[in-house]
Amino acid sequence: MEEQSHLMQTLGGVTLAGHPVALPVSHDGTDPRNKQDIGDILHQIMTITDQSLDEAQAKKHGLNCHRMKPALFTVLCEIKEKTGLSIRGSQDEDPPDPQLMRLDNMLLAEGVSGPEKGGGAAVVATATAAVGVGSDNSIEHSDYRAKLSQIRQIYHTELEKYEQACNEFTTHVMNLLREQSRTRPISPKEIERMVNIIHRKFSSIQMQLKQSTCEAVMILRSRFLDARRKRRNFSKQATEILNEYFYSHLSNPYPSEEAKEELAKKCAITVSQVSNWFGNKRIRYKKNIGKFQEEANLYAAKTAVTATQAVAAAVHNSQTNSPATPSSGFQMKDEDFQLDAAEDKNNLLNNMFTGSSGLYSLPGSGDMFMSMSGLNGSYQSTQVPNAGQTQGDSIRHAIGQSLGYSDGLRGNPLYSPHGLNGNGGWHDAVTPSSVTSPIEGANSVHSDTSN
DNA sequence: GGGGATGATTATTG
DNA sequence: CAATAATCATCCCC
Repeated sequence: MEEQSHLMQTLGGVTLAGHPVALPVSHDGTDPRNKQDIGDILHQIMTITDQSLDEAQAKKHGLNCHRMKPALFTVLCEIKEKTGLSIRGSQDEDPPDPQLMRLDNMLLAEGVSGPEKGGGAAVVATATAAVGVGSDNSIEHSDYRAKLSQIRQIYHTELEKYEQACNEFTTHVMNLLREQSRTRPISPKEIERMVNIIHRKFSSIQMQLKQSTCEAVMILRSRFLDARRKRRNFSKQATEILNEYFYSHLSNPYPSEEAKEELAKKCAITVSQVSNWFGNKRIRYKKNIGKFQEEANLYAAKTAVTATQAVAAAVHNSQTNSPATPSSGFQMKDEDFQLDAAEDKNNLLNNMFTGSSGLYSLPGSGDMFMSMSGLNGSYQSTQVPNAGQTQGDSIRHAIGQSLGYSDGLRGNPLYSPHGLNGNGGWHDAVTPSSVTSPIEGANSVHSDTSN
Protein backbone atom coordinates (compact mmCIF):
# COMPACT_ATOMS: atom_id res chain seq x y z
CA MET A 1 0.00 0.00 0.00
CA GLU A 2 2.77 2.30 0.86
CA GLU A 3 4.50 1.33 -2.28
CA GLN A 4 1.42 2.11 -4.24
CA SER A 5 1.03 5.57 -2.89
CA HIS A 6 4.60 6.19 -3.70
CA LEU A 7 3.99 5.00 -7.19
CA MET A 8 1.08 7.29 -7.43
CA GLN A 9 3.26 10.13 -6.51
CA THR A 10 5.80 9.22 -9.04
CA LEU A 11 3.33 8.57 -11.75
CA GLY A 12 1.46 11.66 -10.93
CA GLY A 13 4.28 13.63 -12.41
CA VAL A 14 4.52 11.45 -15.44
CA THR A 15 2.49 12.09 -18.48
CA LEU A 16 0.38 9.30 -19.75
CA ALA A 17 0.67 10.46 -23.25
CA GLY A 18 3.19 7.86 -24.04
CA HIS A 19 6.35 9.78 -23.39
CA PRO A 20 9.24 7.73 -22.28
CA VAL A 21 9.04 7.66 -18.59
CA ALA A 22 12.10 8.94 -16.91
CA LEU A 23 11.77 7.85 -13.39
CA PRO A 24 13.45 10.10 -10.97
CA VAL A 25 16.28 8.55 -9.12
CA SER A 26 15.14 7.91 -5.67
CA HIS A 27 16.90 9.22 -2.69
CA ASP A 28 14.53 7.90 -0.13
CA GLY A 29 16.14 4.54 0.33
CA THR A 30 13.81 2.34 -1.66
CA ASP A 31 15.33 -0.48 -3.49
CA PRO A 32 16.75 0.86 -6.74
CA ARG A 33 16.31 -2.54 -8.39
CA ASN A 34 12.66 -2.35 -7.63
CA LYS A 35 12.48 1.02 -9.25
CA GLN A 36 14.29 -0.26 -12.22
CA ASP A 37 11.63 -2.93 -12.50
CA ILE A 38 8.84 -0.46 -12.26
CA GLY A 39 10.46 1.77 -14.77
CA ASP A 40 10.78 -1.08 -17.15
CA ILE A 41 7.28 -2.31 -16.89
CA LEU A 42 5.86 1.15 -17.02
CA HIS A 43 7.81 1.90 -20.06
CA GLN A 44 6.59 -1.24 -21.66
CA ILE A 45 3.02 -0.49 -20.83
CA MET A 46 3.25 3.04 -22.04
CA THR A 47 4.87 2.14 -25.29
CA ILE A 48 2.88 -0.93 -26.05
CA THR A 49 0.76 0.93 -28.54
CA ASP A 50 3.83 2.18 -30.33
CA GLN A 51 5.02 -1.27 -31.01
CA SER A 52 4.05 -3.42 -33.87
CA LEU A 53 1.41 -5.99 -33.21
CA ASP A 54 3.79 -8.89 -33.31
CA GLU A 55 6.20 -7.13 -31.09
CA ALA A 56 3.52 -6.29 -28.59
CA GLN A 57 2.14 -9.78 -28.76
CA ALA A 58 5.50 -11.21 -27.97
CA LYS A 59 6.07 -8.96 -25.00
CA LYS A 60 2.58 -9.11 -23.73
CA HIS A 61 2.88 -12.37 -22.01
CA GLY A 62 5.99 -11.40 -20.18
CA LEU A 63 4.42 -8.16 -19.24
CA ASN A 64 1.30 -9.77 -17.91
CA CYS A 65 3.28 -12.12 -15.80
CA HIS A 66 5.38 -9.46 -14.28
CA ARG A 67 4.95 -9.36 -10.57
CA MET A 68 4.42 -5.63 -10.51
CA LYS A 69 1.90 -5.58 -13.26
CA PRO A 70 -1.36 -5.87 -11.30
CA ALA A 71 -0.38 -3.08 -9.02
CA LEU A 72 0.67 -0.81 -11.84
CA PHE A 73 -2.42 -1.64 -13.76
CA THR A 74 -4.62 -0.56 -10.92
CA VAL A 75 -2.72 2.67 -10.61
CA LEU A 76 -3.05 3.37 -14.27
CA CYS A 77 -6.74 2.70 -14.05
CA GLU A 78 -7.08 5.22 -11.31
CA ILE A 79 -5.17 7.84 -13.18
CA LYS A 80 -7.20 7.18 -16.20
CA GLU A 81 -10.34 7.59 -14.18
CA LYS A 82 -9.18 11.04 -13.21
CA THR A 83 -8.46 12.10 -16.76
CA GLY A 84 -11.76 10.65 -17.84
CA LEU A 85 -13.42 14.03 -17.65
CA SER A 86 -11.43 15.47 -20.47
CA ILE A 87 -12.40 12.56 -22.64
CA ARG A 88 -16.04 12.94 -21.85
CA GLY A 89 -15.90 16.51 -23.01
CA SER A 90 -15.26 15.55 -26.55
CA GLN A 91 -17.89 12.88 -26.54
CA ASP A 92 -20.65 14.89 -28.15
CA GLU A 93 -23.48 13.29 -30.02
CA ASP A 94 -23.01 14.46 -33.59
CA PRO A 95 -26.14 15.97 -35.07
CA PRO A 96 -27.24 14.85 -38.52
CA ASP A 97 -25.08 16.65 -41.01
CA PRO A 98 -27.29 18.82 -43.23
CA GLN A 99 -24.95 18.36 -46.14
CA LEU A 100 -25.15 14.61 -45.80
CA MET A 101 -28.89 14.78 -45.50
CA ARG A 102 -29.09 16.79 -48.66
CA LEU A 103 -26.97 14.31 -50.50
CA ASP A 104 -29.03 11.44 -49.17
CA ASN A 105 -32.25 13.07 -50.20
CA MET A 106 -30.97 13.79 -53.63
CA LEU A 107 -29.68 10.30 -54.16
CA LEU A 108 -33.00 8.97 -53.02
CA ALA A 109 -34.86 11.31 -55.33
CA GLU A 110 -32.67 10.39 -58.24
CA GLY A 111 -33.29 6.75 -57.54
CA VAL A 112 -29.65 5.98 -56.91
CA SER A 113 -30.19 4.97 -53.35
CA GLY A 114 -33.39 3.43 -52.11
CA PRO A 115 -35.17 0.33 -53.35
CA GLU A 116 -33.70 -1.23 -56.47
CA LYS A 117 -36.53 -1.42 -58.94
CA GLY A 118 -38.84 1.18 -57.54
CA GLY A 119 -36.08 3.72 -57.51
CA GLY A 120 -35.16 3.16 -61.09
CA ALA A 121 -38.73 3.36 -62.27
CA ALA A 122 -39.27 6.54 -60.31
CA VAL A 123 -36.37 8.14 -62.05
CA VAL A 124 -37.65 7.19 -65.43
CA ALA A 125 -41.03 8.52 -64.51
CA THR A 126 -39.65 11.86 -63.40
CA ALA A 127 -37.46 12.00 -66.42
CA THR A 128 -40.40 11.36 -68.64
CA ALA A 129 -42.43 13.98 -66.90
CA ALA A 130 -39.63 16.47 -67.14
CA VAL A 131 -39.24 16.01 -70.83
CA GLY A 132 -42.93 16.14 -71.31
CA VAL A 133 -43.15 13.32 -73.75
CA GLY A 134 -44.37 9.82 -73.50
CA SER A 135 -42.31 7.03 -74.91
CA ASP A 136 -41.18 9.17 -77.80
CA ASN A 137 -37.48 9.28 -77.22
CA SER A 138 -37.26 5.92 -75.62
CA ILE A 139 -33.81 5.52 -77.04
CA GLU A 140 -32.53 8.43 -75.04
CA HIS A 141 -34.38 7.22 -72.01
CA SER A 142 -33.03 3.74 -72.16
CA ASP A 143 -29.61 5.19 -72.59
CA TYR A 144 -30.18 7.41 -69.61
CA ARG A 145 -31.52 4.50 -67.65
CA ALA A 146 -28.54 2.38 -68.49
CA LYS A 147 -26.13 5.07 -67.45
CA LEU A 148 -28.03 5.75 -64.26
CA SER A 149 -28.13 2.13 -63.29
CA GLN A 150 -24.42 1.99 -63.97
CA ILE A 151 -23.89 4.84 -61.56
CA ARG A 152 -26.21 3.19 -59.14
CA GLN A 153 -24.35 -0.04 -59.32
CA ILE A 154 -21.00 1.59 -58.77
CA TYR A 155 -22.42 3.55 -55.91
CA HIS A 156 -23.81 0.50 -54.19
CA THR A 157 -20.70 -1.54 -54.76
CA GLU A 158 -18.54 1.18 -53.34
CA LEU A 159 -20.86 1.79 -50.45
CA GLU A 160 -20.88 -1.85 -49.62
CA LYS A 161 -17.13 -1.97 -49.84
CA TYR A 162 -16.85 0.95 -47.48
CA GLU A 163 -19.29 -0.54 -45.08
CA GLN A 164 -17.53 -3.83 -45.09
CA ALA A 165 -14.19 -2.18 -44.62
CA CYS A 166 -15.63 -0.09 -41.84
CA ASN A 167 -17.04 -3.12 -40.07
CA GLU A 168 -13.90 -5.09 -40.49
CA PHE A 169 -11.81 -2.28 -39.23
CA THR A 170 -14.10 -1.62 -36.32
CA THR A 171 -14.10 -5.25 -35.29
CA HIS A 172 -10.40 -5.36 -35.61
CA VAL A 173 -9.88 -2.29 -33.53
CA MET A 174 -12.35 -3.48 -30.95
CA ASN A 175 -10.61 -6.79 -30.64
CA LEU A 176 -7.33 -5.06 -30.41
CA LEU A 177 -8.55 -2.72 -27.75
CA ARG A 178 -10.15 -5.49 -25.78
CA GLU A 179 -7.00 -7.42 -25.98
CA GLN A 180 -4.99 -4.42 -24.93
CA SER A 181 -7.38 -3.63 -22.17
CA ARG A 182 -5.84 -6.50 -20.32
CA THR A 183 -2.52 -4.83 -20.47
CA ARG A 184 -3.46 -1.19 -20.26
CA PRO A 185 -6.53 0.42 -18.89
CA ILE A 186 -9.15 0.77 -21.59
CA SER A 187 -12.75 1.21 -20.57
CA PRO A 188 -15.64 -0.04 -22.71
CA LYS A 189 -16.66 3.56 -23.06
CA GLU A 190 -13.38 4.28 -24.69
CA ILE A 191 -13.84 1.43 -27.08
CA GLU A 192 -17.22 2.78 -27.93
CA ARG A 193 -15.74 6.17 -28.50
CA MET A 194 -13.10 4.74 -30.73
CA VAL A 195 -15.77 2.92 -32.72
CA ASN A 196 -17.59 6.19 -33.12
CA ILE A 197 -14.49 7.88 -34.37
CA ILE A 198 -13.95 5.14 -36.88
CA HIS A 199 -17.54 5.35 -38.04
CA ARG A 200 -17.28 9.07 -38.43
CA LYS A 201 -14.16 8.71 -40.50
CA PHE A 202 -15.78 6.17 -42.71
CA SER A 203 -18.96 8.12 -43.08
CA SER A 204 -16.95 11.09 -44.22
CA ILE A 205 -15.49 8.86 -46.89
CA GLN A 206 -19.01 7.74 -47.72
CA MET A 207 -20.02 11.32 -48.01
CA GLN A 208 -17.36 11.84 -50.58
CA LEU A 209 -18.71 8.88 -52.45
CA LYS A 210 -22.22 10.27 -52.24
CA GLN A 211 -21.03 13.63 -53.38
CA SER A 212 -19.26 12.30 -56.40
CA THR A 213 -22.25 10.10 -57.19
CA CYS A 214 -24.49 13.14 -57.04
CA GLU A 215 -22.17 14.96 -59.34
CA ALA A 216 -22.21 12.07 -61.76
CA VAL A 217 -25.99 11.98 -61.74
CA MET A 218 -26.15 15.71 -62.28
CA ILE A 219 -23.84 15.49 -65.23
CA LEU A 220 -25.87 12.64 -66.61
CA ARG A 221 -29.06 14.58 -66.17
CA SER A 222 -27.73 17.64 -67.81
CA ARG A 223 -26.47 15.60 -70.69
CA PHE A 224 -29.63 13.64 -71.29
CA LEU A 225 -32.62 15.35 -69.85
CA ASP A 226 -31.59 18.93 -70.15
CA ALA A 227 -30.44 18.22 -73.64
CA ARG A 228 -33.98 19.22 -74.54
CA ARG A 229 -32.97 22.75 -73.69
CA LYS A 230 -30.46 22.58 -76.42
CA ARG A 231 -32.36 23.68 -79.42
CA ARG A 232 -31.78 21.72 -82.52
CA ASN A 233 -33.49 22.61 -85.71
CA PHE A 234 -35.78 20.03 -87.14
CA SER A 235 -34.75 18.35 -90.31
CA LYS A 236 -35.64 20.03 -93.55
CA GLN A 237 -38.09 17.32 -94.32
CA ALA A 238 -39.78 17.68 -90.97
CA THR A 239 -40.12 21.43 -91.40
CA GLU A 240 -41.47 20.85 -94.87
CA ILE A 241 -44.07 18.42 -93.65
CA LEU A 242 -45.13 20.74 -90.87
CA ASN A 243 -45.27 23.74 -93.16
CA GLU A 244 -47.25 21.85 -95.70
CA TYR A 245 -49.76 20.87 -93.11
CA PHE A 246 -49.85 24.35 -91.73
CA TYR A 247 -50.44 26.09 -95.01
CA SER A 248 -52.88 23.56 -96.23
CA HIS A 249 -54.87 24.08 -93.04
CA LEU A 250 -54.31 27.76 -92.92
CA SER A 251 -57.93 28.44 -92.24
CA ASN A 252 -57.66 26.40 -89.12
CA PRO A 253 -54.13 25.40 -88.33
CA TYR A 254 -54.97 23.39 -85.27
CA PRO A 255 -54.10 19.78 -85.86
CA SER A 256 -56.08 17.34 -83.84
CA GLU A 257 -54.35 15.05 -81.43
CA GLU A 258 -54.30 12.29 -84.01
CA ALA A 259 -53.00 14.62 -86.66
CA LYS A 260 -50.29 15.75 -84.32
CA GLU A 261 -49.35 12.19 -83.65
CA GLU A 262 -49.17 11.45 -87.30
CA LEU A 263 -47.13 14.55 -87.98
CA ALA A 264 -44.85 13.65 -85.12
CA LYS A 265 -44.34 10.23 -86.56
CA LYS A 266 -43.69 11.56 -90.02
CA CYS A 267 -41.27 14.17 -88.78
CA ALA A 268 -39.60 11.91 -86.28
CA ILE A 269 -40.25 14.40 -83.52
CA THR A 270 -42.44 14.30 -80.46
CA VAL A 271 -46.05 15.32 -80.25
CA SER A 272 -45.18 18.16 -77.94
CA GLN A 273 -42.65 19.34 -80.45
CA VAL A 274 -45.37 19.36 -83.03
CA SER A 275 -47.50 21.37 -80.65
CA ASN A 276 -44.66 23.75 -80.01
CA TRP A 277 -44.08 24.13 -83.66
CA PHE A 278 -47.68 24.91 -84.43
CA GLY A 279 -47.86 27.26 -81.49
CA ASN A 280 -44.83 29.14 -82.70
CA LYS A 281 -45.91 29.02 -86.28
CA ARG A 282 -49.37 30.36 -85.64
CA ILE A 283 -48.14 33.22 -83.58
CA ARG A 284 -45.33 34.13 -85.92
CA TYR A 285 -47.46 33.83 -88.97
CA LYS A 286 -50.09 36.02 -87.46
CA LYS A 287 -47.56 38.56 -86.36
CA ASN A 288 -46.06 38.99 -89.75
CA ILE A 289 -48.23 37.58 -92.46
CA GLY A 290 -46.35 39.48 -95.12
CA LYS A 291 -43.15 37.77 -94.29
CA PHE A 292 -44.74 34.38 -94.65
CA GLN A 293 -46.62 35.13 -97.83
CA GLU A 294 -43.94 33.77 -100.06
CA GLU A 295 -43.66 30.65 -98.01
CA ALA A 296 -47.40 30.30 -98.06
CA ASN A 297 -47.46 30.56 -101.82
CA LEU A 298 -44.75 28.01 -102.13
CA TYR A 299 -46.55 25.51 -100.01
CA ALA A 300 -49.84 26.36 -101.63
CA ALA A 301 -48.30 25.36 -104.91
CA LYS A 302 -46.94 22.19 -103.48
CA THR A 303 -50.19 21.34 -101.86
CA ALA A 304 -52.09 22.05 -104.99
CA VAL A 305 -49.76 19.89 -106.98
CA THR A 306 -49.97 17.02 -104.62
CA ALA A 307 -53.69 17.36 -104.38
CA THR A 308 -53.91 17.30 -108.10
CA GLN A 309 -51.61 14.36 -108.17
CA ALA A 310 -53.89 12.57 -105.84
CA VAL A 311 -56.86 13.24 -108.00
CA ALA A 312 -55.01 12.47 -111.15
CA ALA A 313 -53.74 9.31 -109.67
CA ALA A 314 -57.17 8.41 -108.47
CA VAL A 315 -58.64 9.03 -111.86
CA HIS A 316 -55.82 7.28 -113.53
CA ASN A 317 -56.18 4.38 -111.26
CA SER A 318 -59.85 4.03 -111.82
CA GLN A 319 -59.36 4.19 -115.55
CA THR A 320 -56.38 1.97 -116.10
CA ASN A 321 -56.23 -0.64 -113.47
CA SER A 322 -59.42 -0.41 -111.63
CA PRO A 323 -59.67 -4.05 -110.76
CA ALA A 324 -56.26 -4.04 -109.20
CA THR A 325 -55.64 -3.42 -105.57
CA PRO A 326 -56.36 0.17 -104.71
CA SER A 327 -52.90 0.94 -103.48
CA SER A 328 -51.02 -0.44 -106.40
CA GLY A 329 -52.20 2.36 -108.61
CA PHE A 330 -50.40 4.91 -106.48
CA GLN A 331 -46.98 3.45 -106.57
CA MET A 332 -44.28 5.84 -107.61
CA LYS A 333 -43.12 3.41 -110.22
CA ASP A 334 -46.14 4.23 -112.31
CA GLU A 335 -44.66 6.28 -115.10
CA ASP A 336 -47.94 7.43 -116.52
CA PHE A 337 -48.81 8.85 -113.19
CA GLN A 338 -45.57 10.71 -112.97
CA LEU A 339 -46.08 12.27 -116.34
CA ASP A 340 -49.53 13.38 -115.45
CA ALA A 341 -48.26 14.86 -112.28
CA ALA A 342 -45.54 16.82 -113.98
CA GLU A 343 -47.95 18.25 -116.44
CA ASP A 344 -50.37 19.30 -113.78
CA LYS A 345 -47.62 20.83 -111.78
CA ASN A 346 -46.61 23.09 -114.60
CA ASN A 347 -50.10 24.20 -115.26
CA LEU A 348 -50.74 24.86 -111.67
CA LEU A 349 -47.65 26.84 -111.09
CA ASN A 350 -48.23 28.91 -114.17
CA ASN A 351 -51.75 29.72 -113.26
CA MET A 352 -51.01 30.24 -109.68
CA PHE A 353 -48.44 32.93 -110.05
CA THR A 354 -50.33 34.75 -112.72
CA GLY A 355 -52.86 35.30 -110.05
CA SER A 356 -55.77 33.68 -111.77
CA SER A 357 -58.30 33.32 -109.07
CA GLY A 358 -60.75 30.57 -108.94
CA LEU A 359 -58.14 28.04 -109.60
CA TYR A 360 -57.66 27.47 -105.94
CA SER A 361 -60.93 26.02 -105.29
CA LEU A 362 -58.82 22.95 -105.42
CA PRO A 363 -59.20 20.64 -102.56
CA GLY A 364 -56.46 21.83 -100.36
CA SER A 365 -56.84 18.80 -98.32
CA GLY A 366 -54.38 18.60 -95.58
CA ASP A 367 -54.84 14.94 -95.08
CA MET A 368 -54.69 14.32 -98.72
CA PHE A 369 -51.65 16.39 -98.98
CA MET A 370 -50.00 14.60 -96.19
CA SER A 371 -50.74 11.32 -97.76
CA MET A 372 -49.42 12.38 -101.06
CA SER A 373 -46.36 14.04 -99.75
CA GLY A 374 -45.00 10.65 -99.10
CA LEU A 375 -45.66 9.73 -102.68
CA ASN A 376 -44.60 12.63 -104.76
CA GLY A 377 -40.98 11.72 -104.69
CA SER A 378 -39.68 14.67 -102.76
CA TYR A 379 -39.57 12.62 -99.62
CA GLN A 380 -37.90 9.35 -100.13
CA SER A 381 -39.54 8.17 -97.03
CA THR A 382 -36.72 7.42 -94.72
CA GLN A 383 -38.63 6.96 -91.53
CA VAL A 384 -41.67 5.04 -92.58
CA PRO A 385 -40.74 1.47 -93.19
CA ASN A 386 -44.22 0.36 -94.10
CA ALA A 387 -44.79 3.28 -96.36
CA GLY A 388 -46.55 1.26 -98.97
CA GLN A 389 -49.40 0.26 -96.78
CA THR A 390 -49.62 3.61 -95.07
CA GLN A 391 -49.79 5.40 -98.32
CA GLY A 392 -52.49 3.22 -99.64
CA ASP A 393 -54.57 3.69 -96.53
CA SER A 394 -53.99 7.39 -96.37
CA ILE A 395 -54.93 7.89 -99.94
CA ARG A 396 -58.16 6.05 -99.60
CA HIS A 397 -58.79 8.12 -96.55
CA ALA A 398 -57.85 11.32 -98.27
CA ILE A 399 -59.97 10.79 -101.30
CA GLY A 400 -62.90 9.94 -99.18
CA GLN A 401 -62.53 13.07 -97.11
CA SER A 402 -60.89 15.62 -99.29
CA LEU A 403 -63.84 17.89 -99.71
CA GLY A 404 -63.99 18.92 -96.13
CA TYR A 405 -60.72 20.76 -96.25
CA SER A 406 -61.39 22.88 -99.28
CA ASP A 407 -62.82 25.70 -97.22
CA GLY A 408 -59.36 26.96 -96.49
CA LEU A 409 -58.72 27.70 -100.12
CA ARG A 410 -61.97 28.23 -101.91
CA GLY A 411 -62.30 31.52 -103.70
CA ASN A 412 -59.03 32.90 -102.47
CA PRO A 413 -56.10 33.74 -104.62
CA LEU A 414 -53.29 31.74 -103.14
CA TYR A 415 -53.33 31.39 -99.43
CA SER A 416 -54.54 34.58 -97.99
CA PRO A 417 -54.94 34.72 -94.25
CA HIS A 418 -58.67 34.67 -94.54
CA GLY A 419 -58.82 32.19 -91.75
CA LEU A 420 -57.93 34.91 -89.34
CA ASN A 421 -60.80 36.87 -87.99
CA GLY A 422 -60.84 40.54 -87.34
CA ASN A 423 -59.16 40.07 -84.02
CA GLY A 424 -56.37 38.17 -85.59
CA GLY A 425 -57.57 34.89 -84.23
CA TRP A 426 -58.29 31.62 -85.84
CA HIS A 427 -60.76 30.45 -83.39
CA ASP A 428 -63.83 31.54 -85.30
CA ALA A 429 -62.88 29.19 -88.04
CA VAL A 430 -64.16 25.70 -88.40
CA THR A 431 -63.29 23.55 -85.48
CA PRO A 432 -60.54 21.11 -86.18
CA SER A 433 -62.52 18.05 -85.38
CA SER A 434 -65.43 19.01 -87.53
CA VAL A 435 -63.11 19.39 -90.43
CA THR A 436 -62.12 15.83 -90.30
CA SER A 437 -65.56 14.42 -90.77
CA PRO A 438 -67.34 16.32 -93.49
CA ILE A 439 -69.07 14.14 -96.00
CA GLU A 440 -70.89 16.37 -98.38
CA GLY A 441 -70.43 14.57 -101.66
CA ALA A 442 -67.42 12.74 -102.86
CA ASN A 443 -67.66 13.86 -106.45
CA SER A 444 -66.65 17.38 -105.57
CA VAL A 445 -63.06 16.30 -105.76
CA HIS A 446 -63.39 15.94 -109.44
CA SER A 447 -65.46 19.00 -109.98
CA ASP A 448 -63.02 21.12 -108.03
CA THR A 449 -60.06 20.02 -110.01
CA SER A 450 -61.83 20.12 -113.30
CA ASN A 451 -61.10 23.82 -113.45
C1' DG B 1 -19.41 38.13 -84.42
C1' DG B 2 -24.05 39.96 -85.42
C1' DG B 3 -28.58 39.23 -86.24
C1' DG B 4 -32.41 36.75 -87.84
C1' DA B 5 -34.59 32.17 -87.51
C1' DT B 6 -36.31 28.82 -84.67
C1' DG B 7 -37.31 25.45 -80.94
C1' DA B 8 -38.34 25.55 -76.04
C1' DT B 9 -40.06 27.59 -71.85
C1' DT B 10 -42.95 30.38 -69.06
C1' DA B 11 -46.81 33.23 -67.65
C1' DT B 12 -51.33 34.18 -68.64
C1' DT B 13 -55.92 33.44 -70.20
C1' DG B 14 -60.41 31.49 -71.11
C1' DC C 1 -55.83 22.06 -70.33
C1' DA C 2 -54.76 23.99 -74.62
C1' DA C 3 -53.71 28.21 -76.84
C1' DT C 4 -51.40 32.60 -76.84
C1' DA C 5 -47.83 35.90 -76.18
C1' DA C 6 -43.52 36.98 -74.61
C1' DT C 7 -39.15 35.56 -73.88
C1' DC C 8 -35.05 32.70 -73.64
C1' DA C 9 -31.44 30.03 -75.75
C1' DT C 10 -29.38 28.27 -79.44
C1' DC C 11 -28.58 27.61 -84.30
C1' DC C 12 -26.97 29.15 -88.54
C1' DC C 13 -26.04 32.08 -92.27
C1' DC C 14 -23.82 36.30 -93.78
